[in-house]
Amino acid sequence: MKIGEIAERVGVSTDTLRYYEKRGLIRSDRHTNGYRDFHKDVAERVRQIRLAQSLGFSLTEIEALLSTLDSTIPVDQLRQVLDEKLTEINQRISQLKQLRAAINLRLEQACPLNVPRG
Amino acid sequence: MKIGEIAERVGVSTDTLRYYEKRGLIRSDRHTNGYRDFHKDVAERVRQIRLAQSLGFSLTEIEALLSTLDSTIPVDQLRQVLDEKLTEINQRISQLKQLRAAINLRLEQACPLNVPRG
DNA sequence: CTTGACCTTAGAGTGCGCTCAAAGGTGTAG
DNA sequence: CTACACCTTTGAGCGCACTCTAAGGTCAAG
Repeated sequence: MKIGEIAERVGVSTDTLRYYEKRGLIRSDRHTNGYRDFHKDVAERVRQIRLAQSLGFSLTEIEALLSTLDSTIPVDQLRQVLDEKLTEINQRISQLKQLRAAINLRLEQACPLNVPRG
Repeated sequence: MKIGEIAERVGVSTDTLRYYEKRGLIRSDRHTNGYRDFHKDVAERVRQIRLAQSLGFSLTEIEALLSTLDSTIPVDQLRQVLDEKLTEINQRISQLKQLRAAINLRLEQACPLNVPRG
């Protein structure tokens, strides 16, 4: 797939895709004319990158995680790295729940009769 | 409290606190000598700002949320704004769970006998 | 009365993650 | 052959959230 096709599918600019490639987050082959040729799986990969980014992970962190997932390191090492990431994600979930609780609390203060949702 | 005390308590720089004040996220009185005098509640407020930031919210978003929480608008308007924010937080939680599921899946592929945690 | 840790301001600089501009090559339709 | 949408590269520019620099004021201890 050409760069414009991926860009339109995922909803990012072609500049962003070239930037991600330069950073090593995605890869491409080349057509004989020099155009990039992306495997269609790249679209899903970029979606995951954008998801992780929106959740507060930096490209450097995402890069590290993806390269671990891509690597052929021993399974127990992979498990260790991913377990750490899962712990981090679980922490973030509970932090978000904290934030939610704080907002609910403020809502109850303002309006004691209402029952908080969540 | 002087700016350095708040900074040390929360673990941010004094520059960051001055920046937040300029942006309107926090307030201070002044001593007669010109030094800022922060109410001690500001420490907790700054902690909440850092928490929200680490979860992917921009200062502009946080500013909007905090000014709503600070305001004396009618309760039903407040409820509406906060409900929207709660919906957003719930979405983020489920996105994080998605990310966690994706990692767990990858872990199972690498190591079929293990049971995923979460 | 000086040293040193704190505070003030204005304004410049930094790193991240894009985003745009310039100058040019490719490919298809009319 | 021309127009036009696509692609290429290099390098500059931008907004965000700080972070640092310069030049100076405050204040308690020795």
